[in-house]
Amino acid sequence: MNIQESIITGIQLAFQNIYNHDVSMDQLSLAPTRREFEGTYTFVVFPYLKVTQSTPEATANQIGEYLKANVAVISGFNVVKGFLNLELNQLIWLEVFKELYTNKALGQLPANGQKVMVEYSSPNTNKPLHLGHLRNNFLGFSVAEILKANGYEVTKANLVNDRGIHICKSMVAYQHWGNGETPDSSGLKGDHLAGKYYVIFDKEYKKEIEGLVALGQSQEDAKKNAPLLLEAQEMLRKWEANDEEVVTLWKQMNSWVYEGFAKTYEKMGVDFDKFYYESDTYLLGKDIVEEGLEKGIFFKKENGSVWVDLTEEGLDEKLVLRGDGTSVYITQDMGTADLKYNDFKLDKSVYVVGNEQDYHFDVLFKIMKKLGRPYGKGLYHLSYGMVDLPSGKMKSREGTVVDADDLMQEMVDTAAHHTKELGKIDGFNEEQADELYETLGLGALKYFLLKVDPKKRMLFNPEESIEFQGNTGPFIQYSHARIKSIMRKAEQIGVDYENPDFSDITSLEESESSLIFLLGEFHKKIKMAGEEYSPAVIAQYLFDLAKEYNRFYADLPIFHEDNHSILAFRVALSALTAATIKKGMSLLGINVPERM
RNA sequence: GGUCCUGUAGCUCAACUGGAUAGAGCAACUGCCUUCUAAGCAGUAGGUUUCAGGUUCGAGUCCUGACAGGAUCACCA
Repeated sequence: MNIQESIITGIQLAFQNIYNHDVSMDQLSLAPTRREFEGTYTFVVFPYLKVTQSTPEATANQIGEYLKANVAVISGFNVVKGFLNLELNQLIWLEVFKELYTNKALGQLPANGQKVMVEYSSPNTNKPLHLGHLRNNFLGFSVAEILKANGYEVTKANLVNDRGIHICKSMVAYQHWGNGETPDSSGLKGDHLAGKYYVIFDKEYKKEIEGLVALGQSQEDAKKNAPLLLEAQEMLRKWEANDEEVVTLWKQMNSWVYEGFAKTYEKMGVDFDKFYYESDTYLLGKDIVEEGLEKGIFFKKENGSVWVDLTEEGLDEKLVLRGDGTSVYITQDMGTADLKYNDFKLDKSVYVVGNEQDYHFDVLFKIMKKLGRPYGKGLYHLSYGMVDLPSGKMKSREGTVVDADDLMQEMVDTAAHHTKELGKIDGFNEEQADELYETLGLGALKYFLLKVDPKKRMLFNPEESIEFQGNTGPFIQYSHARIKSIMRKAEQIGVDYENPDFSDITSLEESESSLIFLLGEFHKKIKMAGEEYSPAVIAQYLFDLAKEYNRFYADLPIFHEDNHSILAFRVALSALTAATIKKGMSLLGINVPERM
């Protein structure tokens, strides 16, 4: 049973019967009534005054009367200006609850037969992950889970940037100053080891530039002529020529980095179904350049470089192949797009990449559409804003980054500190306590990064640590743990809340019906989050739900209730709330504890 | 300079896609633990939604123009 649909159908009939006018269902919409007014749903009549040829008040009253007489769930109404507030038969919420409670597929919409790939993370292998990557990884993982819940068949992909000049920089520095250091000998995680040499490269490179400038070169020339840079460029050429020594070092350093990344991903709680490596894909796309030339979509300039003209689409001319026949970034991206499609026959392909690449993806997608790719219209760039520090932008070369491993550990430590301070670890052994700190610390961090609309840039202030109260992950986790405690007690005293008997219930409290209303919104929110690729929708919903539950919890002490039927109903209501929170949090990649 | 994104309480964010008196959290203040977990609940205070026009019954939301911040416009990735 869908209450909203039955009301909307009623409104449609009202228009036919009273005004002899057809209104289509999808034109009509209901809004939840604001708290300060009586009612559950509100229908706004202003847009229909031309049809009704009447005042707002009269129109609202006429429709209200019709609905009251003809729609069973509506028990009454009131009119404020042009707003028709519909009051529902309170017991209808009990029916809604019964249906939700017996639904086995909580938080899972039916399969839609569509395949989608979510590409995220996509790290460079020359340095460890930082705060910006955390936002990317949490977003990508969460969006993938949300799309699964929407009925898609989802492939999580990671396109690892394991080649290129930046990796060569780390390698050159390592050759010069590494002294054969390894993760084992240094005690550094492999990705941090590689990052260390990336920073050393930059430092030494700058010294060389200064030296050259002192000898009279211009800044610009010095940057191009510094021996270290030339060395890195030479190394890249050797790598492309498959030089054995270079490739061996490259494999060695990358394998260290992968070991490090694996640990970081595990701590983050993210995973992938498919890895692509740029060392395999960087030559792809040249055949597409040929195809584009044949089709007349691309054109060649005198020096042999190939371009696409996107001025009709509001963009510029864009290079797709260099004059010397080598690839640029977009060349391999075209090739990879085809590769992904051929591998998985995707209906949709989501790229989780920062908003500094908005233009690039705009170009890429327009090209693929011009080329007539069947998947062209399913391409989507999930563009998210940068995470800024109070000092401004993070710069990995200058070491002003918030390291992902460090930050996660700090959050876990902070969670441990809070928990001990509150004296909430009675009855936990050490292993359980550590698990709880991990759950809470990462929950706080993930929620913090996901509750904000992805496309907005956000500020992270390391000095003011992430909160554990209010609109936070731990608040929602706490609400879940509280409910679990109630369920344990209910089981102890033998309350059958799995098959409750509702026969004694003749009315509902306001906090009960409000809670049921919210529980009933879950699937709608999942749908919305999927359409907008926005975990923030789920985060906001879960906060509202937890808040509403805590109101109910304070309002109606469950075990003080004498009537067994009502008591069992309230435990069942709590159980459904816990299940909804748990499922919703899992869509954000956040675990919830049984106790805390 | 062109293009794109953002601008809401001191701070961090919402606002059901054009609806009612713009809502939460943090910070501040006031109550509530003789027990379903106070990481909670209830309340007080805090606003010319950057500014100026426009569209209409109605604008934080749409349009135009300023202003501020950011990104991007490489034969870099």
